[in-house]
Amino acid sequence: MTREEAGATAETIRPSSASAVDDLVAKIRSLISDEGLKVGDNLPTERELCERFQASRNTVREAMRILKAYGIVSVRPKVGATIIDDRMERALDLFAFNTLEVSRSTFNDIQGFRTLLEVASVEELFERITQEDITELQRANDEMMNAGSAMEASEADFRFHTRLIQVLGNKAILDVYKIMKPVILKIMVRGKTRRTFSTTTFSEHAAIIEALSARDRIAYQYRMKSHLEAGFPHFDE
Amino acid sequence: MTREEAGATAETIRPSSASAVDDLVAKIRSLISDEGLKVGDNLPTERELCERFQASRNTVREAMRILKAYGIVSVRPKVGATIIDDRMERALDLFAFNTLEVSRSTFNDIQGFRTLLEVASVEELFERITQEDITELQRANDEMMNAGSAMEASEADFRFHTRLIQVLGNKAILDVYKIMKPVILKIMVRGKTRRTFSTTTFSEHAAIIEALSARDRIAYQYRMKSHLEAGFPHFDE
DNA sequence: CACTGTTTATTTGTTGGACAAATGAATACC
DNA sequence: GGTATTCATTTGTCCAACAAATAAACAGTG
Repeated sequence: MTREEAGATAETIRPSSASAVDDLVAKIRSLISDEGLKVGDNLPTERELCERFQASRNTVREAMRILKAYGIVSVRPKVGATIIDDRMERALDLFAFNTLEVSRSTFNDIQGFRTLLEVASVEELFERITQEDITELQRANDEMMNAGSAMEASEADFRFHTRLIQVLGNKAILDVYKIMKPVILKIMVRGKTRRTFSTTTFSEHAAIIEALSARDRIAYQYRMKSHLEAGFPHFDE
Repeated sequence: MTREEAGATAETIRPSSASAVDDLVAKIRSLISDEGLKVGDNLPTERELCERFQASRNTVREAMRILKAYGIVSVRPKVGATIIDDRMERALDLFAFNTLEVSRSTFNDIQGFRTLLEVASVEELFERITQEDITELQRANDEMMNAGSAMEASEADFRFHTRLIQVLGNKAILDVYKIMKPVILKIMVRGKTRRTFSTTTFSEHAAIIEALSARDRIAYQYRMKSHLEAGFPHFDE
């Protein structure tokens, strides 16, 4: 087959206007669902995929790289591409990609989101919270105070807030919150370099816990909102 | 340089034991941070990267595919690789689960999440909403009424709710909402098979719009909450 | 038979080179 | 001055070859 023929064929056959690689990704995905492949099963070899979908090996490989980056397959020499489900880990990795700085607008969006999740959810929160939850919040706060580094303190800080979200008993919300972890952590660390976590942040958390214990909705909302807004000055630009 | 030399050199020079592609991803990452490249800036061309890092073009391309999949660069012919920041969107994309069957608990979680986003955000919503927004909501509602099928009606229904979320002006929240689209759509279609979208759903939306126009917070919250809970009976199990 | 080291075959990993396609920039034209 | 055309650059895809890893088959040894 000559170059022109190959080009013409590809253009005639290819259904969508997307690139060959993107098409292939879609095809492999539907192949997975059509064949009902489960975690642990293997995909056909690269060369089989070339034949089946009439694509070159480089195209197949680029498609494979995407699936790998998405945490859908694990590729090993000789054994081939095995279906996995590392999407959660991948999602976390994405934000751990530290090359990019948290911009002011990202900070605004994330903190706005958190305000919605942690402040506006007050009714549901107060309806569900137990003494055990409060005890755990206390523990997380103590761990933060005794942390040795800003990073360690931020981890405990995040644990405090995650524990609060957990009270809502909504898996979808909890998952989204966990995905945002790396960004939230970055925001927290930034704050920790200027304010000391063992004093300011600690007492803010303590005040929030106190409002929860006293079942004081208004105090809780006010204190949590202030707490989330405390980082603002560090991101002015 | 012969093949063996190339291989030997690569093995000698390559610092980590990872693959050439993974190495390259790391190198490009540090190149971004070292040069202080920001969103909007361009990476060197593929061939320049080949020379600089002594790798073949296919290797460079596979590395680029990973960065693209991570939402860090956008690649266009002639222009090259531009740095972007779609990491949030990408990370959430990974959760675009191949929605199997929407269980009762999934329904509860998703609708609970939506209640938080659409009901609890009332303050921010009323602060920002304009006449133009309301007009667009009206249009989406009309389109739903005139839809030919349950699927079409659900698309318009989703457009209505997305438009509302958009008013909040928070990209993170909007991204999350868009990602949940497949699940939300399934929930909507299910409802549409029993209630008729041209009557019940339409008038519920109309009532919500009315409350928005009248700037009536309490009415809005009550009506939206009821609207979101209307699907409950279809998911008892 | 059980175990261990070796060979073999298969599959992914990497390279180099060629051409197609897209497109921004320069140029010619009216 | 504005518009169509050509040109140059860059990514997109394909092909063919060889390197490297490794699971599986095999042979040797106690």
